[in-house]
Amino acid sequence: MLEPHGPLHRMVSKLEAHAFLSDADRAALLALPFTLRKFARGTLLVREGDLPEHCAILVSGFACRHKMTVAGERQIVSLHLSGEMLDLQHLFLDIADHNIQTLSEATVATVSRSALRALAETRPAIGHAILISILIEASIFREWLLNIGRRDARARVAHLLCEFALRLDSRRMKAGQPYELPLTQDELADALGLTPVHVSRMLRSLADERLIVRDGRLVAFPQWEELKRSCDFNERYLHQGEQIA
Amino acid sequence: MLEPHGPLHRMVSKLEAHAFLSDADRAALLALPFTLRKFARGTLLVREGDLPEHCAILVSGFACRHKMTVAGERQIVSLHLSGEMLDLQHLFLDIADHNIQTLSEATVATVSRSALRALAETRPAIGHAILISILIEASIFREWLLNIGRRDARARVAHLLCEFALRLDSRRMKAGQPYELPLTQDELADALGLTPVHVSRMLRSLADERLIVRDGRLVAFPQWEELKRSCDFNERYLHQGEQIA
DNA sequence: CGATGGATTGAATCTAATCAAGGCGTGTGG
DNA sequence: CCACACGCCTTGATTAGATTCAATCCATCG
Repeated sequence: MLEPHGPLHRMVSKLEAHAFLSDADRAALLALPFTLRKFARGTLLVREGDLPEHCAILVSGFACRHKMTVAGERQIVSLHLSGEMLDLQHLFLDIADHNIQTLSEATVATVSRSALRALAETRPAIGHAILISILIEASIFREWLLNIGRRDARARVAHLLCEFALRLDSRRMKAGQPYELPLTQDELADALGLTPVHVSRMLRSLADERLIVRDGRLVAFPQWEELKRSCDFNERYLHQGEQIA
Repeated sequence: MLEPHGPLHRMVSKLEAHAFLSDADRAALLALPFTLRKFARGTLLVREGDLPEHCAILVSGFACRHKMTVAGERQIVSLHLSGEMLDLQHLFLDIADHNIQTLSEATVATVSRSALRALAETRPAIGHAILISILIEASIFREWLLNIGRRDARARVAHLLCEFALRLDSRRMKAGQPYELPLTQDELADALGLTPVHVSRMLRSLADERLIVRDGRLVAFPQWEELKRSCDFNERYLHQGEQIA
């Protein structure tokens, strides 16, 4: 994957989607010293209980954060696309309360926790942009709670597909585009509080009614509006396009 | 309830539990102009879609935040104790993505969004303290996702009782103390993604095994450690006592 | 070519939801 | 003061949705 503007460029654009950054702010972010590494699918980047020294930024690929019960059941609590910062809370909280793992082959830039923190303090616009990211993430957590707590399996699956479509497409600003889902059904199940078997059945059911069309993990949306309605999808919680001030 | 140090004092103490505030910071917070109001149980303070102009601080009583599906099913996404700020995300995001409601009779102080925001910007320690609160709240969201997504009904109920015990008792620093649960079983159900009927049965089941002892809504914990084990409760996610630096 | 990870499908089981009735306590109005 | 309504909780019977268990298939990869 080409990175015409350098590995951190997409992160900066994502921050700018919700907050104003001056040229100097942008330059300061891009000037952060980082180390770039490529990881295989399934690599654990942070483990619960760790005391992270670095902040990880996903340059390409997909990642998730998850927690486990003692019984070994896993709950994925968030999904991450390229350009997103994976470690926002570890910038300011010392002990990791969850795991961070790649979902695909991924390139990750790590910057020093203290350097980024210093930047957030000396440049209020950067601090503010990071704060907005944290708040939007929290809003997504709340919607996931509603999804898992109060919607049936079929709506849960559909809802996640809708969310992913919008999050992937914020640049193209055209939802309902087909996309390649970077999750196995096991991972979908762990994100939705279901079993893989049932996820398979629900995808089947959505496809049977032509609310989605599947080709392997490629998903298309011939009835985007109808799909959204069927799972009670209201994109407000993503706060896209909000709060540029 | 007497408020010997003024209505905002408890909020300041809560902020100080995780971040250092100077005397000047503390004074600046306590000097915020606010209006104090008492609300009946069940009052909606903020509605999804609102553009809040104020930030609400819970001075006494209990409150929750919740979202609803179109079908009218409710999911409570967080519970709040006195001294907590109910509106942290609305300080920086314009549109409310969920509702805020009192769970008991409650006194609420409202401060101007812009005044508090200005304070967070001019006094970095205050901004930092607020940020830590936001991050801990997000950590609780993640644990709730695990709880609702991956634990059975009995463990879910027990887990919420454990969390509440620790959050109530952080001052006394003695978990396992009996306490009065300020939630009806309907509200418990809405917080746990269950039905009220099933919550009733699970409380019964916990009481039958003497993991809890109930007297109305008063709950005691004769086997605190055993209860925690039974629901896989690990308090790390509350980040209590962490990050005073 | 066999091994592996992922997906699918069917059958049986189980957890939690639903439906329904009744109890308790409190507050209110006749 | 009593009757009644209402909110809240409990319990039983039944149903439904999701899990579990198991077999099979397919594609990919070493």
